Amino acid sequence: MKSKMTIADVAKAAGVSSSAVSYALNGKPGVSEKTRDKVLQVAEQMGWKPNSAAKALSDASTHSIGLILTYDTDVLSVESYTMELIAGLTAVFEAQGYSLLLRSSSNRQHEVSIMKEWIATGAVDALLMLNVELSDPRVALLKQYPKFPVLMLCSVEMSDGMTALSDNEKGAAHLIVDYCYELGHRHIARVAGPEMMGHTFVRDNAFLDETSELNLRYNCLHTDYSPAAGRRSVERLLSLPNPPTAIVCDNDVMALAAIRTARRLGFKVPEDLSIISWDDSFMCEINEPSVTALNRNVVGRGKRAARMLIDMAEGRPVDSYVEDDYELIFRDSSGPIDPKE
Amino acid sequence: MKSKMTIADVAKAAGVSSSAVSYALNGKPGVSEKTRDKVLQVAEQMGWKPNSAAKALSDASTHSIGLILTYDTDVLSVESYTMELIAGLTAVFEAQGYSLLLRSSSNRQHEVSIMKEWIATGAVDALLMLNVELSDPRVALLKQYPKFPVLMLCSVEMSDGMTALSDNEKGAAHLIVDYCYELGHRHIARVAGPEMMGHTFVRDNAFLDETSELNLRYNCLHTDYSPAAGRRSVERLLSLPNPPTAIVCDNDVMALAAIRTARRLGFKVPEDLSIISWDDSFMCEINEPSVTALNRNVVGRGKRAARMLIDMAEGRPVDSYVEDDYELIFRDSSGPIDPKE
DNA sequence: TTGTATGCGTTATCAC
DNA sequence: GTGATAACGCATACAA
Repeated sequence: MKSKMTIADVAKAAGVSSSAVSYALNGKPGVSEKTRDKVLQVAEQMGWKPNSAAKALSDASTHSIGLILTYDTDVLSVESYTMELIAGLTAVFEAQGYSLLLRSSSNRQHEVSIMKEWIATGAVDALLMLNVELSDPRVALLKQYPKFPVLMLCSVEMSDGMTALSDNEKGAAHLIVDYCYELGHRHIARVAGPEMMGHTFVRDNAFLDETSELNLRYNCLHTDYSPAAGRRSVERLLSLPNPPTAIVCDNDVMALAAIRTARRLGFKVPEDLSIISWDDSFMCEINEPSVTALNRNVVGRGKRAARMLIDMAEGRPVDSYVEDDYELIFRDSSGPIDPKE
Repeated sequence: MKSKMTIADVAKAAGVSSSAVSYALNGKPGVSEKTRDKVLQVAEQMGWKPNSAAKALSDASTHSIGLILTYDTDVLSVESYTMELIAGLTAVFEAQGYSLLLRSSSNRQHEVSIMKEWIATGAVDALLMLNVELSDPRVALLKQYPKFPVLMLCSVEMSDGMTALSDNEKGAAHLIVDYCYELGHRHIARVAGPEMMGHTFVRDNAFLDETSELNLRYNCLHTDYSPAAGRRSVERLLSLPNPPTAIVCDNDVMALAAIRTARRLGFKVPEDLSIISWDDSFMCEINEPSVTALNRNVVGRGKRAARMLIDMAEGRPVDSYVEDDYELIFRDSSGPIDPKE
């Protein structure tokens, strides 16, 4: 009763040849309706499905898309981005007959070797690359295999000409800076992620542009996304002779840490200091005060990425795309300030 | 330069036969040391790796383990369990040459059909099953294929004799009830998850046992894990003529909602009411008050599950196992109460 | 329309 | 120790 069943068994049971079975099952011509129905019925009844390895070998396609996770225990439990992305990806894959092949790496070099393996063994039809960095070794590798279907989830500036699905970080920076300006803030600080990360770099530039355009004072501190780093950064910023009146944190965890720290130092939020989080989350909603945050549809991104990946895997041309659905959710951690202060 | 490279090309380049290449690469006898080294060197230099589909077909093993995710947008962003589990799984898989094959389903019936497909097509060597329910159709299916390697992440009571990796829910209930008793609480309530879920059922029984043993009053309300449900449950519990002095919530989100609700109703936490969360998380840490919670090593569970799955996939006998690392993290949402009140 | 025969790339068997 | 050759299970071009 094991999966020892082959197309030949079904052919025999249905009283036809193996090619007839194959044609019937794959909806291809070359078989009469009568035979097709018969075959389909017999196959269904026997519970036969084509062996995936044999099919993959014959098709030269595994119908699976690769994703390499970065195994970082610290952020695992406080970061829902990856999970939401995966949900979006698999939802579309499911409908299109694809699977997500997942592996994890602890460092970039290992990740490169997994990619090499995938390219050499043909284990995946395409792959999705996350967290592209400046002068990323993975990008260098991919340049050697220009035909291999890869989608990069990063700004086009990082993608080096390869297909990318990006966020409108520039537009997001504009949303935040404009909002702060309208509220009367003239000195904004940003507690950013690691300097090497691609999207940090892009956000850095976007913020510089937006703040200088409005003639605002702007400080930026780079961290590792941890709450401890967020705390330290806020301590430094608020001990400046002229502290900022608004702080933008690159993730929700640091934003929450920032609020705690500010309060501990005697600042009222939002009366003395506005805090804004770049990433929205449940924590931003339920915190007291709730946290003004930039929101985007991550599941939707996963879905679009899946569609692009399938197109690429099947050889259809795919253009880079910029998502533009950032919106600022106004909550209680931000508010107006007297510009004359 | 594509993956059009086959073992024959390597054999030709190395001046040997294809079988020599296969032997050399797989470390099998039947080839001289000189030829082996030569072959290895040539293969390395050419960047050749055995095609995964061909290898899978020949080996009758894909070296991948299946996992089906339940696509539930609501809990996606507030639930880190799955992500931590995946991290643990892939970490071990990585070291053992396995991959995680991920698919998602929106309902049980679909999940059953994916499992059927996997069993019939041989796309995975084994699979991991989550969230087993009472009279789960997946368990019924698996009973038809007793040889297929499946690990169930659930209580042994749910696993119907199949191999399971379980939590010591009974011990956990003991930890909590004992703690509450020592603090003077004599009336405990529990805001539980859905009644149909396997671990809810197990926890229900465990709580009943523990509370009756100490002669405590005990109420239990079943919910759907949502904050709204948590809120409603607490409202009901606290409007009782004799409200409980301690409430245990089956997840962190409901515990946070419970604290908010209790305060709104005029109860002080923890002075009038202790709140305990079954699941620990970053939110429990940073909330004010921080939330006393039951903690367990989910990544570690993933790692053990991975080892068990690989053993099963490779035909080694595997016994069910009960993890016993629950610990209660004492924080500010719980405290002593005057038993005479 | 149907059945036969070959390729997909590896592994493994078996003469040499 | 080495090199042909037969599985593995499916798809498909080709012949009937």
